[in-house]
Amino acid sequence: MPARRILVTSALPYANGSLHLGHIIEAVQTDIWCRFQRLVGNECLYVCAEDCHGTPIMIRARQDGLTPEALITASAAEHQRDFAGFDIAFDHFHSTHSEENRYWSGELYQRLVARGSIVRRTIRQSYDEQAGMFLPDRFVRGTCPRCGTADQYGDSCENCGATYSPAELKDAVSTVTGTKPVLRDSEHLFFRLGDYEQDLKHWLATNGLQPAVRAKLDEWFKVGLTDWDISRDAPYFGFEIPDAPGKYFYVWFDAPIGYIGSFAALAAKRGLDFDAYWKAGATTELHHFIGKDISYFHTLFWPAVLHGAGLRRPTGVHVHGFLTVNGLKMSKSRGTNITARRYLDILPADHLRYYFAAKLGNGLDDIDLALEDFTARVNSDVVGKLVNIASRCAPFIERSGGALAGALPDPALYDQFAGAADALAAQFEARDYAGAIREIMLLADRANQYVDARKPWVLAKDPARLTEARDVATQAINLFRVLMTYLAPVMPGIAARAAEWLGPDSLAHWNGVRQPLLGITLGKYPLLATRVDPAIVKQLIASPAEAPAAPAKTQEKPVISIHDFAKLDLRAAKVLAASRVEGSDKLLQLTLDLGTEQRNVFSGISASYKPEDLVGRFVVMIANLAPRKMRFGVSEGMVLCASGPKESGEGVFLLSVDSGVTPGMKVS
RNA sequence: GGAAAGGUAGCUCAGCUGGUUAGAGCACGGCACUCAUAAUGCCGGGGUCGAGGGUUCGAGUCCCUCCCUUUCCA
Repeated sequence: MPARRILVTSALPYANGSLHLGHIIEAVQTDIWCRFQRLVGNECLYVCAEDCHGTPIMIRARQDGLTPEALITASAAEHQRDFAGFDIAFDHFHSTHSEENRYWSGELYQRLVARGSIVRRTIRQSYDEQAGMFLPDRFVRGTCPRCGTADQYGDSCENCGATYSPAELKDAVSTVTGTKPVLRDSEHLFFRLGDYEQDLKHWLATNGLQPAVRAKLDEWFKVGLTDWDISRDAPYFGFEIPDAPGKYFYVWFDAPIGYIGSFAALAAKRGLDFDAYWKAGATTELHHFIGKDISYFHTLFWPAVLHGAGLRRPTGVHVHGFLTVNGLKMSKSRGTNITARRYLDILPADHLRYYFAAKLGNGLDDIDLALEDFTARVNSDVVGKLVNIASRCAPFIERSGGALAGALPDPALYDQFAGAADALAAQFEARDYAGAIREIMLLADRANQYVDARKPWVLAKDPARLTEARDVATQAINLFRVLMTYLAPVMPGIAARAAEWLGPDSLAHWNGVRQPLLGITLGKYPLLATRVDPAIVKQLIASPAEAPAAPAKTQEKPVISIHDFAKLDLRAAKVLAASRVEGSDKLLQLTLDLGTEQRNVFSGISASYKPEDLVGRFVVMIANLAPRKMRFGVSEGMVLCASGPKESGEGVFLLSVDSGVTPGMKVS
């Protein structure tokens, strides 16, 4: 049977921030699949790229005082370094801001134009006159027209879930300049997605999409496919559209084309046949691994665009859920936003790869990184069970000359282990890593039971029976080697160390397990894996001494003018009453005297202040902060505090004023 | 608001098309062992399978209602 030829991608990281463990779980899922494919003898190419375009990059670069090119270069370097730390084995990591991508974006566009799939239409959009630019919905904030919650994004309300256009917001402001946006007409280019409905349905029918994804698609079909806006007006960081001066491809148009661009660069490097992978009717496979938030792009736009441009469509789009930490959404304010770098600085990559694999199925369920569970799971499975098989038996081989026995004492047991290969391969192929890991650990238990029953340490005490001890160890080490082969895609680091011990090719082929290792001399037994310390694991979310990164952090906010500062109405206020808030462990409810009026303010200082100590003292507050509806009531302002990094646990400290102040005095 | 996924032992999760006393790992208790980086083996306690109805000879597994969590809505 000829080997399959497979091209795989994972989502392109956006050049606007550091990688966090949410990026890593996807990369790990993808990388395991690719390593597995290579291990069973298929050709598998894994490409990715830096996603570089769009308004957020432009704004961010401006804020940081960099050119967009400098920003994306630095970001790409950081991202690649972090991916490498997790042993993500890309064949190529490219950039969407590359000549290959410019060429293919233009090429696909021209082909779509030729096919009549692109139409022009004038739309009305928010425009920032001071900045001289159109504003994406996210860059407009204001009060929700439905429920009145202040400071909401221009497309939807976090409080009531209403969706609307930025023009409907009350008190809309541009987050770029703080000015009020105006509406302005502009001609945009649209991709006629609706023309592809039948093709899409046909493609979906022949595609092994997950049931949940399929259900979502049906829903979208029912609502009806609408044209997709693929252009943005200058200024925009991206590619100018060939026949539309001043118009640029929307970042989401050229981002997936980055898959093609990255492959094109790889093909040039290795002399691969481009058409064999991308031409319509190609017999190679194309698989995309993505998070569920971007399934719309990958199951509708992307296959339609490919089809329209005469290119092949994906063989599979594999959607995974989000990562939560201790059951909570990853969030900077809760300290649950763990960066890839943070993890790598204190813990081994293989351990997290194993934990993710042990929880990843072929579903869209969110995956929880429960830190205590992580510690227990990794320590007991990887070190206590798996590595223990090797480490408890290695001494008996060394004591009897360093070579494995010439025959297995229990071939039937070995066959049980090796015989699991097909079933496990099917599970890896179907991305049911969790199921595979369960089976593998069951086998690891059985291997330990075997050793326990044969008691080589007893045999070894009798010099006449030392060879029997060696035989038992040979058996167990072979069982270990089978399991390690199965787990090599999951834990490449440990597998590499084990291969130094067992022999270079010992773990290199999935089907290698059919032949046991016999008679060979082993290398020195290496330290394969160490247990993780719960105290270290805790540091993932609470990092007191993480000072090095801090100095830069204080520079993070843009420089503002005196006019910006003048927008703040800061006042001295006297605390008239303070009480704990039932149902919240952070908040205190304060009644503040502003001289002319009283304000009800919620403040997250419960950990540092007792309500009774606050009554009568002065604090500094923002008096013109938009009222914020909270679960416990409306907060009409904000009390200023000094605090260290959230994760430092140093607490918060109220700002106070000198004597002589009276309620309501202006602070400037 | 519309839609989806999930709610099974203290924790993390399996339980396929409904069928004998509901499972695993970890944690916990007891025993054994000491080869192994305190690692392993055996035994055990522990669940009204979110709540309430219904279908069925029989439901964690199907249907309805409700509650809770999470997510998606271009």
